[in-house]
Amino acid sequence: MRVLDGALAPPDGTGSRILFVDLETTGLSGGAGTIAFLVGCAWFDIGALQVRQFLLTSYAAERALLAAVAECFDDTALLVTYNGKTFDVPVMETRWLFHRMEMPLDGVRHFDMLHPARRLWRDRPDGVAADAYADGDAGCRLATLERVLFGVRRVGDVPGMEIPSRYFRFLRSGNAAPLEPVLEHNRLDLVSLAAVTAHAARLAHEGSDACRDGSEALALGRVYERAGAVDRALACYGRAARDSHAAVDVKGEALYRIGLRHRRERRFAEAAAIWRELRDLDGGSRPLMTELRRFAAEALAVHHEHRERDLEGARELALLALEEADGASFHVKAEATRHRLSRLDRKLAQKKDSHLFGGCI
DNA sequence: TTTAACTACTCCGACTCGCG
DNA sequence: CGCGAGTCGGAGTAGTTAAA
Repeated sequence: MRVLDGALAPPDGTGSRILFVDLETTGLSGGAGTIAFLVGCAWFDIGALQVRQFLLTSYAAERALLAAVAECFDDTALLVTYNGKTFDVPVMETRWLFHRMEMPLDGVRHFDMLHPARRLWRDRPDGVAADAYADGDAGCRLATLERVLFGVRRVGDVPGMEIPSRYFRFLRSGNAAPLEPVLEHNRLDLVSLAAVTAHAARLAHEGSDACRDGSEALALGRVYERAGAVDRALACYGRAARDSHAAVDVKGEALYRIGLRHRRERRFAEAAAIWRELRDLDGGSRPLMTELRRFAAEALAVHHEHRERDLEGARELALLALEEADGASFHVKAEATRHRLSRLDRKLAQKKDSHLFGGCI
């Protein structure tokens, strides 16, 4: 999981357990008025996922609930949440602080699966995003991921917005029936969180071979590159670029990243070959491909001017890049290309002069 | 040795989007 | 609905390279 979150070191220290946590609360605002009335915890033991839920049956019992949860956090090496950095952990810490209790999470490593999930699956043209938007649903919500990654569709699940009002109804009436689906929702969220985390960890461990398609390979490559695993990143980009079923945007970005990697490591000839391949991709008028083709023309112009000493070729490519400059940053990029063109013209004129001069002698 | 061009950083502000 | 972690693009800067 270190690959998935650079800040994360492998579990060590006193605890030994990886603990998945999900809260149901009385609202979203997160201030002192928001209470976690259900704390779900899950961990792997004896070959299965064990789930334990702490339900607050009255406000008076909150201190006891927090103490029981703190006890459950003992022996935890790693806490895993979904958006927990922003939501679950601050809510819990506020409650412990409110009761002037010790903070059981101090010193416990925390892995928030939301951000790696976005890196891995947000941009899937055929997957999470497209499917989610068709449903009017957000792209990387936990329930969306479980549907797209595992083909699971929840039946009769409680919408999150309904959860606080169901709890208030329970407090007023004492009837726990409206809470049953909330407990089930929390349990499913924990199972999903564990499954999504395990799936991401498998991808990170097994690399490009474990990817289902080019789009996932491209995303995993970005994750590896961020983590400094350059060779594994290149393997993923290669897989994405050569995937015959991959969308042209996916291939284009994969080639672009392979080319950048070559150039950064001063393998200029290999980089140039990739820029040529990128220019040969048939991307139609897709904005990303238009920009990548322009970028490749500019990079090839640099290569021809400075490495191959082919001023005419460089000029031709710079002209192409200028023609293809488009979009929001048109002016900045076109300006740089014009600057390049005028320098190339100057150099070509000098070359011509020196030839003439040489010829007269 | 000087100079221009390129590259790789860092920093900052403006976003986006998940949670019940 | 509010909050905040993370991302993205632009601007500025320091270091590197190679030609003259």
